[in-house]
Amino acid sequence: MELSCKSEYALLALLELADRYSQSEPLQIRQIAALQSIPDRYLEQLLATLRRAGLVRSQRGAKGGYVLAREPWKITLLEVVESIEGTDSQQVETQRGVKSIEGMVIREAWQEAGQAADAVLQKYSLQDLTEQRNSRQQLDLMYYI
Amino acid sequence: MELSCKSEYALLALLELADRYSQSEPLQIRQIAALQSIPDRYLEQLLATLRRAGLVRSQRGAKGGYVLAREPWKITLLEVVESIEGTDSQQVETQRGVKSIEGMVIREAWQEAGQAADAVLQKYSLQDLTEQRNSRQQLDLMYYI
DNA sequence: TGTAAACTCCGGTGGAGAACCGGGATATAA
DNA sequence: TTATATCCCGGTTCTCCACCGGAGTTTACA
Repeated sequence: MELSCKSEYALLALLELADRYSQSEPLQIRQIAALQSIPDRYLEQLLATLRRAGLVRSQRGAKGGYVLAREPWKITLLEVVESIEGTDSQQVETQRGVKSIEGMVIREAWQEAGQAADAVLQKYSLQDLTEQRNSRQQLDLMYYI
Repeated sequence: MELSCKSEYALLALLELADRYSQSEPLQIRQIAALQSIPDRYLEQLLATLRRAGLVRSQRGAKGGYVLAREPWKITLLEVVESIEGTDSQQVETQRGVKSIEGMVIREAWQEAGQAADAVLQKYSLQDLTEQRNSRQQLDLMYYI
């Protein structure tokens, strides 16, 4: 399980949006980029992808920006990473038509491993992560005192 | 979970070696490459990596070749993929020194997903795969008759 | 002892994707 | 109308993957 820069940026941005979900005002790319130290022109691309995937909504023009398209507890990490990563669900397998039996057995093992990983990412929502972060922050504060 | 060409080639080669584990004669790169349709010069690199990882032993010179360093049931898929894949254990993380709490929470989720996938790959040995293949072949034969 | 057969080490290439940057077009609140 | 934001098009640099080739080294065997 490799956590790409892409996916991490997207998650960080979505977490910022999740924080401000109840507000009516949208968050701008620049603001998100500044808050999480993400190159803004790159983040722009990622947000466009997330918008096409239906995870965020955008408001163009002055006072525009982005808002979460759904409640933070209804967006799972799996959904985010599948949206942002190439997600051509049926891989480019079947590359040489006939694959050896060994190849099939190997792929089945990998499929099982992938499903196990996906199950973990599916059980966490954006909300879960923000809550984890909040309790972590509280803990830091206690140690500080 | 992406199954790279590299890992698949390595697995296919190791399965061939697992088949002939009881024999005393080593298998040559050319033979393995021909059996599994793997580019031989590329396979050579992969086998060198597997040798350095201690999974296979090589015999140089005429009548040389490769043999499994251990019994086929003592080599797990996880071990193979970790040997063959970049395994620069400490990734380029800690890239910007201080990472945000959000970043840590995200990474922990990914770690959990990775561990779930690893657990699957760890429970299968080369022996398991060859057995799966054998029963699959038998099944094919039954349908043929 | 010679030699051919094998591995070993070195480097290089082409293509793909990741991680960016920039310019201009478009939409919108004031 | 203008300032401000997203949208869309492209390009660049860098790394890694998959693969090839040559020169050197080791070793079984005649």
